[in-house]
Amino acid sequence: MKSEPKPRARRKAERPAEILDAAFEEFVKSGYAAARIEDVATRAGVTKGTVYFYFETKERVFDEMIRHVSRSFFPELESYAEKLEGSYTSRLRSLVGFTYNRIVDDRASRETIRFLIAEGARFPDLVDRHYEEFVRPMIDQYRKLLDGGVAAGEFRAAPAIAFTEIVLSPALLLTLWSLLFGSRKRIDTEVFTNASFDLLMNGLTT
Amino acid sequence: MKSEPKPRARRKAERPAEILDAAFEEFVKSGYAAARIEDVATRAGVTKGTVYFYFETKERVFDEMIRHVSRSFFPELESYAEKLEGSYTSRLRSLVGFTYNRIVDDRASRETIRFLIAEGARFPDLVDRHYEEFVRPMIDQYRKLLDGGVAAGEFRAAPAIAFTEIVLSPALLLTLWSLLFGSRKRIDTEVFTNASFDLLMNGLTT
Amino acid sequence: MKSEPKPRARRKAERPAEILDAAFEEFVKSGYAAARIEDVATRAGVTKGTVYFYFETKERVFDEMIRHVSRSFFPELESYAEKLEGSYTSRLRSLVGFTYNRIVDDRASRETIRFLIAEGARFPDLVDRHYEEFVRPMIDQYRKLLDGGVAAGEFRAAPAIAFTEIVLSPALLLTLWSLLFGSRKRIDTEVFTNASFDLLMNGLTT
Amino acid sequence: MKSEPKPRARRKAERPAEILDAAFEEFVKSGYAAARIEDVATRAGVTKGTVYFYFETKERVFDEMIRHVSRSFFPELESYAEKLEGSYTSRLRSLVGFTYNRIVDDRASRETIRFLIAEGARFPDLVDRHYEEFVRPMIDQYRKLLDGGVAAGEFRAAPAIAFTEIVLSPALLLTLWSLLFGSRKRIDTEVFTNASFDLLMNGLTT
DNA sequence: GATGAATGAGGCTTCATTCAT
DNA sequence: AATGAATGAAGCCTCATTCAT
Repeated sequence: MKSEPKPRARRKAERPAEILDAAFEEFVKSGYAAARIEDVATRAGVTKGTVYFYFETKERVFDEMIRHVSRSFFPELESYAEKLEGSYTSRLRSLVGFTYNRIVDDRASRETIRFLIAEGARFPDLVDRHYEEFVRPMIDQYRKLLDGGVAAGEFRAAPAIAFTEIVLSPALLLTLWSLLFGSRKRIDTEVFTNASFDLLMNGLTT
Repeated sequence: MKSEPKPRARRKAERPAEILDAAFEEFVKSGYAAARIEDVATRAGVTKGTVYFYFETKERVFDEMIRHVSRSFFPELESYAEKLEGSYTSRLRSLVGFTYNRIVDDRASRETIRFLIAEGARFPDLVDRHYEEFVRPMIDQYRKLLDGGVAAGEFRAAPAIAFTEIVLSPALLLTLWSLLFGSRKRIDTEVFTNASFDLLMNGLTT
Repeated sequence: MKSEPKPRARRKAERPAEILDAAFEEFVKSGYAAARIEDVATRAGVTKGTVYFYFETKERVFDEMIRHVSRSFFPELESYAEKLEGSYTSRLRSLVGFTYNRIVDDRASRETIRFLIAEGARFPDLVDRHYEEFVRPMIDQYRKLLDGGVAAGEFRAAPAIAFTEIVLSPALLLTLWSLLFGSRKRIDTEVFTNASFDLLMNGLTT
Repeated sequence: MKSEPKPRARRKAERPAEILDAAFEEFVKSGYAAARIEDVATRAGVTKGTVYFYFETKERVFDEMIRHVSRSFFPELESYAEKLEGSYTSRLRSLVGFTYNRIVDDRASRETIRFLIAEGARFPDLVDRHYEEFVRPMIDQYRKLLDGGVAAGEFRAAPAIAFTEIVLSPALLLTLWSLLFGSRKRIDTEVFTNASFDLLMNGLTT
């Protein structure tokens, strides 16, 4: 029934990651407090004892899980950003597009935001670490682009540039929409992204 | 030490609200799953049994608590919006200011958003009800103002107007910031509001 | 709606009986431990406090309820027995018929037996009282008849006469059948009574 | 003070039975609703959690306990019945004697009957299962014997044979007596059995 | 490494009983 | 007499964690 079992040695090396993947699903389904380690184990195809072999406590499983699913986020953004060329406007458009897609369509990123909001008050270290490792670098990346655009005369030296993350706030709206309504009230990401970029560049004033 | 006990009838009428206020604090502190009804009771100055006299289950307490703390939000926005005068730009500025202050500085509004995000997947009805009762009416209020501004030639018929809530996305950023970092990384609301309104009106392009 | 409410004074006098009738139904439905005083009250059309006004404890309600529903059993048997005439065989047949019908068809008698069996270990006084007030007098009534039959030469001086209640054991079988299977496996009382009386009188031997 | 602990594997295999034995005692003592799982656990020498490791709910413990204590009843009757020889009268006497002793003196059988009567209304499946597995086979066993006796000309083709279980009704009387009065009003089983068998065979008529 | 039996603290919920009104 | 708000003891059940095998 199960697909071809992998060789033992290979499985062992993958165990922790498999457990963390399973943990992600269970924490998404139930939230931190209501998720059960036993369900994590079952989903990972092991037993409770094995989970405790790799991770000291439930809290630790949660913490490592967040780390695990966030791993690739910033490296990908960074390598994407560094390849950008052309006008600052088009670079910004590309980067915004990349971020929107990532933050909105990628379930891991989206649910990580939910975890941070939901459990942040109980896990302040986790929030701070996440800020240092992902949020700030991402903001810095954007800031560099905005500053470049201003220096090049393409962008207005708007006071909002000091709050670089404001550029991303429509993406946040989209993310929350998705977290709250799931598939119940879909927004067309493509159209929304275009509209918000247009607003960002041109403003409301006639 | 006890202050003059109120007449029984008076207490009775106030009990449910007292319990829900206590529930708000406990759910904020611990989240839905980890909050204890006994602590809610103690905080409200009653015993467990009394909580169950008024509310069937913990879930019910949570649901009614959300209703309770959200009560006044939209009515206040609405009555504020209806008194606005002057140019559409200044009206929009006022309404945005009002909303920012409310959504950001009011603990109840802010934590309600946290609850919705954190528990929304387990309480979809609650989310939908909240949308119908608060979010949609608020968006409609804004939409009316934007449409008015366009008709008056003050605002550009930007495609973003179809996504009215986009106007509020910087407020969302501020809210989440507050939810995540509490007092650890404060943003100056006044400065931020001005900057984001400037960006909204004028855009980034030189 | 409820039928014509009775005058207040009249109602008051009937309250305890109404409560005990309601208690009978609730104890039948749920058993002693699982029955709720609140449900008894609701069924009787009053509130919990009223039940406690008339009866000190739940245990007391149960005890008085048993007394209440058993009231008429023996007096009716006795007055029936005293009117019997004719041969001892026909008198026995009539009394057996009366008892079978009563013990089998009357819900109160049947469920009282269930209560005694179910709760007897926890209410030994109740069992003993019931024995003294109902069982022993009934057995004595039968014994008188059997002894008369023997004296008249109609009945054999069988050793079983010393265990008079043995005559009633088929009725017990019928009762338990009814308690266990309710309406799921019905036995035809008429046919059964005739068959068991025939066996009682004539035995199995050819 | 603890006796030599058994090997883990051995204990594990025995645990469920130990728990069910303990459950039997506790349910006998207190009835279904009033029995406490914690007391069952303590009596079995384990803790609450262990009981729930083996059985999902209290209801399940009860159900399995009934199954557990009833196991051996019918097999023993059957193997006894199949060894009988001699006249049908003596075979019947032997089988009746066996059943009386079993149903009356064996605490498990007796209390099972109490459980079925007491809780039957709340556990109809249990009653039906018990009927199919124990009562009906037992009746069939008796029926075969009675039919054989009639065919052999030893027994009268009495209408009561259609209600085979009637033969057992005096045993039921004895059982209930024991359930109700415990040791307070003992009946001499030996004398009673002889008297009831005499009545069964010869009837009351002179 | 992995298992899963066992523990026991802890939380939700129920309900007999009380008592101010 | 009657009400029903309030209490608090008690019980079912869950689950993170441990540890012998």
